Parts: sequence; structure tokens; C-alpha cells
Amino acid sequence: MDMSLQGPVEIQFLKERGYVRKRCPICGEYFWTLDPDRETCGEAPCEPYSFLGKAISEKSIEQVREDFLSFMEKRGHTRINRYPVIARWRDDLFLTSASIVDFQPFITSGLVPPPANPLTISQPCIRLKDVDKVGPTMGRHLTIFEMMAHHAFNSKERWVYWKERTVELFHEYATEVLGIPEEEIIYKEGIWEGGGNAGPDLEPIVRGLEIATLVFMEYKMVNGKYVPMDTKVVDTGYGLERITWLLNGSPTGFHAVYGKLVDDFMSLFGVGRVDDKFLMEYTKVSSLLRELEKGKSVNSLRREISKRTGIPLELIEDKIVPLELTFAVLDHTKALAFMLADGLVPSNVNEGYLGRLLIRRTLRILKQLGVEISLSELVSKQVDYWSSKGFPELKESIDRITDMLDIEQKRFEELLRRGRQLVRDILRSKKRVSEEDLVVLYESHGLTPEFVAQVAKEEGYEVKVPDNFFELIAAKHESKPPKPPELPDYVDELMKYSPTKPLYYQNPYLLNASAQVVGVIRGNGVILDSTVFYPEGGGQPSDVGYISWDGGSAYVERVEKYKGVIVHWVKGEAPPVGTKVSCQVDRIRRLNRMRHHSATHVILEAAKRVLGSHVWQWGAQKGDEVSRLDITHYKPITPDELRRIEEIANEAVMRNIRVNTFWLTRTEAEKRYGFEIYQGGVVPDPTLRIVEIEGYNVQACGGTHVIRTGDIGYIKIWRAKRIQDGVIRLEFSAGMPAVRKMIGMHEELKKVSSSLGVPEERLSDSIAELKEELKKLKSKLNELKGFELRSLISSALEKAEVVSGIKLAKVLVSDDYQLDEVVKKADKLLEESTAVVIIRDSGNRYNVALLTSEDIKGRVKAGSLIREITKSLGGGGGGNDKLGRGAIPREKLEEFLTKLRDSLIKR
RNA sequence: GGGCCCGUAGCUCAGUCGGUAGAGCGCCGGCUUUGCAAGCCGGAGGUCCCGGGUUCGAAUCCCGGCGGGUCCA
Repeated sequence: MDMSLQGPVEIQFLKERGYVRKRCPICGEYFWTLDPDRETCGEAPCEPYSFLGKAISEKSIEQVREDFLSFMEKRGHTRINRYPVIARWRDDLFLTSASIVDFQPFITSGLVPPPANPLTISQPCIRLKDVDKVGPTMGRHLTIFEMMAHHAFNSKERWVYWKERTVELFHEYATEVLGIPEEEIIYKEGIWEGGGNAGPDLEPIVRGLEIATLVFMEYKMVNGKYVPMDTKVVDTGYGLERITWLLNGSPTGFHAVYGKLVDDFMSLFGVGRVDDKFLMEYTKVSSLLRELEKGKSVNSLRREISKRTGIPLELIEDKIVPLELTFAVLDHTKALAFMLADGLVPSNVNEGYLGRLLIRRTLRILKQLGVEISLSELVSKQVDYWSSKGFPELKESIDRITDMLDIEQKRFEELLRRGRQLVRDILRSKKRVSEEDLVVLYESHGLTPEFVAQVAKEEGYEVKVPDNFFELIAAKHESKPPKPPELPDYVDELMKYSPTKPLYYQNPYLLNASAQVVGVIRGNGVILDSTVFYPEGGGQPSDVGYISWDGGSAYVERVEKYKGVIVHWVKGEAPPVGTKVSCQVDRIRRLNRMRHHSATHVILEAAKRVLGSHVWQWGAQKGDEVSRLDITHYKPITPDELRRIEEIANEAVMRNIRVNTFWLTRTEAEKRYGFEIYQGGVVPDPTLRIVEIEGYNVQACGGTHVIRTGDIGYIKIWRAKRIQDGVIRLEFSAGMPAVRKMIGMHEELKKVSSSLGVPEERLSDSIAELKEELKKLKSKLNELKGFELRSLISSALEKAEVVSGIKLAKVLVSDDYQLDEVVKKADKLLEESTAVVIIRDSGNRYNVALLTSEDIKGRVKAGSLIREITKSLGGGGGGNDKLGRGAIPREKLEEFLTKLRDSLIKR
């Protein structure tokens, strides 16, 4: 922590009202209070909750929210709609964890104007960090909560308000809107850090509960140190759930937030009601447990609570544990409703993984409760509940949410089924489960140690789970920090030049133009004042072409752009600095790439329309002939869906829609089009280039595009395949490559059709028949070969010579037979005291095998015998006692047989 | 983005040291049984994921790819 962040937070407004600064003897933190005799900071666990059972007003959660927002509106703030809980506009975060996340990094740094200033918002936030505490803290911790906020962004040009006004606004809200007597408000001092910003803060405490955080963001992280920011940001966060709980004074926070859902879920799960007074007592005591903050095991804490309250431990475990689990389910299912409605696709990577984590955690809790109920049913209840409490948009996605959850639940049950078997197998073979086994079961199969121990117990084994299990796991993942992207070493040289004027943006069909050479780096990196060459970017490869000038010309292989400076890497001699040159872009390749790029946007939109709004671009690669578009989706695409996507895409082409490209500030673009513009990833610039297919699709994109969709030509999607859990790759072609490939394929089809003498539309049936026939013929052939082998071997056995009591038969076969099949057949026909030597002609050498009957295998030891003999003849071989195999040079056959006979005599 | 595990009959999976690819369930036929459940005998069914390498010989060892699972950030 930077020293400059410490020090008293002095607010004139509070001083004037008689607030004095004190230090809490328990937690050691500073706070402001009206009561000169007060000793502690008043926040649990320094002091217990005192609001339980003392309702201030019985306002519903949506009323509390509305009161706040309209109060702030009356005080000059503009109300802003909530952002998605998935932070699409951030590349450093998966989930929206605070209201300020909506405005980082460009608005807080002053590069982009805010959507309004000052503004007020109630932002649903998700934090999975404290997921273990959800339930045991009776409502203080939640994975999903609403952060109500008023933000002011102060710059030199426009100063809105700062510390004094912020505290005044809070104070007025708390006393007048909430009706809290001001002597009950304590302001605790603190320091807030997050998202690369920091600043001092005040945390208002009422009756033991922290209900808001008033942050004065004035520092930013630069090279690991905090330095003052040009802009000063008022970052407040009012806990809607906590405030509602405080006002209602209900036994737990869940009662205040989830209302009738609490009873609903409890009766669904068969969880018995707990007396309010008893529950309040429990909540109050648990608020005092500092250890809960430090992540000590919940079990040992229950023992502590039992000691302090005199409630028997059994009663706690009997009454409170099922209640805590129900609370966790209430919270998790709400979080899932928002995550999935906002487009999260469960998977094993990124935010999808977080979604799956929460889904599986909830399913485990339901198992623990012994409840057989589908997760989708519970989440549907949340959707119903919250769509009537200010989030009607949740309802739009209900079908998809249900579908996704049912699929996930099935997968999880399948996982447990397989896991059960796996644990049993380990127990069967090893009679125990080792620590390493636990790690493998967890990491490779997703089975928690608790599950393994449970299954083992059912099988009558005891498995000890090490206390530090997750430390063991963590240690294995203690890998190197991600390395920053490596910039080529010539970037410094490039930075000496001013940005190149990109002519390809003004007119994407302009393929030749003149320019002036302003520099040459590394001998063949040409920098021009302006260029028609498109540099690499947005999954679109760079242009190629020629630069020519009076006295020479050079082939442009590759074009790159760094911070606006474009460098053309040429093959051969570069033009001298100052030369006037003429640029010519390879027309066909540029057109192909442009068509493929625009086709990517068209197909993405078609996929969204067919599959749903959760479809998001995961990645894309544009080629000359074939391009790829990876999209998020939670189940395989059916052939029918794929055809509809293809049809919609081609319709969009034929409607010949106008494609507009223009620049907007991020705020303006987000306001106008939403976050769906960030399909190709987050663009790290304050201004965005927008590519709009009028009335069809809008994205932020830096590529070159056709000006009407008709220019794309035919779009053909070749196939869709799952490349990863939750991600599907579409491979397609557009324009002439698509047409040519389709013509080629049809020609091929015609050839097959005429060679089989079957009409094209009957080909697949006909081929299936042919395959069936082939199979029959093969098995007939094998049968015949078997007969032939049998007679071959039988006659060899009849003609066998006897060598020291062993019948030695000799079978010679052509390379039509595999050695294995001859050996197998011979083994079936073998009589007692018999050895068969099999010789297979394989061109330049013979494969040989010696097979003996069971009764003499110990005497002959075929494997070692063959090894000795083949080796002595310049070949190689080996095997077991019954069967030896090897190879010898062609000319050594007679010698081999002689040696074999001789050795048999010796044995 | 990084790590680990897996890919063998229709299904679930064994396969040791590199040396004749197996089991259970399912399927087909026969027998037994009043019938059913079942039992007994026999049979069909394999691109050992794909490609390359090492080797006399690869399901097995090595390299690359594809597919699936899972954990972490």
C-alpha cells in the first residue's frame, strides 16, 4: 500500500454536525461518530447487529431501489440502465463485480466521456470470492447483489462534486429517505483498491451493519506505484440487499431480499421452519465471529456458536444447516438466472467455467439436502420473481436458461455416475485411495474429495482427506505469471514516425494510390505517408501487392500496424526515402478477404437469430478460400439449424443491404448499440470503428468491408463442429471460392453417380448397399481362407517329421496371409507334442514363427529358440515359450530349418 | 490462455515385459423350462481415433494431429 493513501478523511460537513474521530480498540480502525462516549467502530464483529427485530420501515426491495434512484435523480443525477453481469467490455474481468466496473478503464481515466455526469445506477454484481460464506453469514455475504451508486467524474474541464457533497448526499439519503436517526450513523475510514485504481473511503455503519462504501478514487497504478489521477471519481456503492435487511429488521438478510421465495424453497426442500427469535439470536451471535471473515472451517465455528449461545450443537446442525444450504441455493439460483440471461454459456473455460462452477456447487448442495428437483425449476422461480422486481428482461431467455440447466444437470449426473465407478475401481485394485489418487480424481475427473470419501464409505472404506487438500492443488498450479505480449523490437523505431494515413478506410475498393516514402527500417520495412494496404488485424490477414516507383518496384509481402504507424515489408530493394511511389494491392486476394470478413458478420447475426442471443463470437480467422467463425453455443448445432443459418445469411446477401462504417466514442457506441458490438474482442481504444449492416447487425471492427452485402456473393457453410465445450466452429467460404468449390463438388458427385450408375439423389442409399455387400464378401473370403489354411495345416501335420519325440510340421504360405491368422488357425489344430514352423514369404525376406503345443512349450521355449536362430542368421525375433516369431533373410531359409531341427534334437 | 487424464466390439471397460486382441452387458442360433425370470452351449461383431517414427514385430514405446473429459487463471 502506498503511504500517500493513508491519513484521516476529514469531512467539514460531518465536523460541523458534531462528528468526532475515534479509533476502535478492537479492530484498530478510525471512525467518525456523534456520540463522544462511543468506544468501538460499531461494525460487526466489533459489536453485534442491533437492527434485528427492529423494523424501521417494511419496504420491499424494489421500493428501496426506486427510492434511492429517484432521490439521486432529484439531486441532479441521471438514471442509467444496468449493465450486463458479464463484463463484455472488459478484457481483464469476466463478471461485473461493482458498479464502477461499468466505467473502467476509459471513463475513469478521462479518455471517454461518461454516459451522464453525475449519474445514478443500480448494478447487479456477481462476486464468487466469498461463495463459501453465503448462507452461514445469514445474508451479509451474497454472490449476487445490487450495488446502488451515484458516480461523479471530475476533470479540470468539468468539476461536478467531490468528498463533501458525496457525504452530504449519503447523509441526507440515510436520514430522510431511509429514516435512520443521524446519531446512529457511524462513518468508518478505509482505503479502497480495485481495477488499477485506489483512494480513501468512508464506510457508513448503522446498527452493526456496513450499508455503503463512499470511495474517493484519486490514484491510479502506474508501474506498480500509485500516482494521482487527472480525474477524480466519486465511486459509491450502496448495498441494496443490506439496506433492505436493515429496514426490515428480519431474522436474516434472505428473508428481506427473497420474500416469499424463502418459504417456497424451504417447503420444496422439506426444510423445517425455525423460530424467528431463535434465528435472530443465532444471526446475532454469528455476526460476532471474526473467524468467519478469515475463512476458518464452518464446522468449528458452529461449535463456537453453540458454546456462546447455549444452543446444543445437534440442534444447530439439525435446524440451521439445512437453512443455510437453502439460503445458498436461493442466492446461487438468482446468480445463475442473471448470468445465463445475460448470455453466459456454461463451459470449461473463461466465464463459462465460473457459470459451471456455480451450477455444480448448487447441484451438490441439493444432493446434500437430499432434494430431487431440477435446477431449471428453481432458477425459473427466480426468473419469475426478479422479472417482477425490476428485471423483466430475464423472462426473454427463460427457454434457453431451462434448456442449458437441464443439459448441465444431466452432464453432472453422468459425471458422478462415472466417478462412482472410478472410485470403486481404485478401491478394488488398491484397497485404498491415496492422496495422489484424490488429486487425479479432482483434476482430471472433477470429483471432490468429499464425494470420493462418501463413495468409499459406502463401499466400506475410510478415506482421509488431507486438511490442506486445496493447498496441494494450488501448489500444482503455482505456475509462471502470464507473459505480456511480446512487441517486436523494431516498434521503437516505428514510433519515431507519425501515424500513416489509412486510405483503405476511406474507400475499401480503392486498390491503388500514390504515396510518399517517409522512412525505411531494417532495410526492407517501408513507411509511407498514406497507404491503401490493409495491415494485419481483426483476424484479417494483411494485403499483399506491389510498390513501384521511377526506377524500380518491390513486392509487398506483409503489412503491420503499431500505434497507427504502418510498415510494409518488401521483398528486394526498398525505395529510397522521399521517393514518390505508386501502390497496387493484389486485387483478388483483397476482395476475397473483404468478402469473407463481411460474411463473418452476416453469418454471426444469422446464427444469433437461429440459435439465440447467447451466441457470441469466440474467435475468427479470415482466409482466401475458407474462413472460420467460432461461436459460443451450449449444444451441437443440428443440420436443420445449420441450414437455416445458411439460408438467413444468403438472404441477407441477396437483400443487398448497405454496409456503413464510421467512428464513435465508446460511450456513444455502447449507448446506441449495446455491448454486442464487442464481438471481435475488446478494442482497447477510446474511439471505436463501427461496421453497421443497416438494420441487420452492428459491430466494432477495424477490417475492410464490402459496401453492400450483395458484393459478398454466395455464402456456403461447409460444416459446424464443436472445437471445445461451449464453442462451435463454422467453416465457410464466400464469393468465388464458395462458387468454385460447390461446382467442383457437384462435378465430383456427378462422376460418382455415373460410375455407380445411380442417380445423384439415390447415391447415399446405394453406397450403403455396396458397403453391406463388401462386408459380406469380406467375411466369405475369410471363411474360404480359413478352409484353405485348415487343409494346408492339416496336410503339413500329416507329413510332419518326428524329431526327438516332437512332431515338427512345416507350413509355407504366401503374403496373402498374415502370420497372425496362420498362427491362430494352427493353434486350433495342434495335437500333443507338436511344433509347427510357419514360413511366410514377404519378398526380400521370410517371416517365420514357431508354435508349440502346450505340453512341450516348457521344453522347447519357442521364443528364445527363435531369437537365437534368427539372430545368428542376421535377422531378429523373440516371443514367449509357446510362440516365437521373427524374420530371416531370404537366402537363409534352408539354414534356418536345419538349425531349428538341430536345436530341437538338443532340447 | 496454461496444466493433467482418456480414446480398444453396439455399450461399459480389461489388456502385465512390445510377441495369437479379451471380459461383462447387448445381439443372433440352439438346448433346458408348462410359462416367466433365468440358466447352459454355440455364434456373429474390431480401421485398437488418425498420421509418421523406432523395431523382425506396435493397441502397447516416441513425435505430430484429431476427438472427448477435467482443473486452474
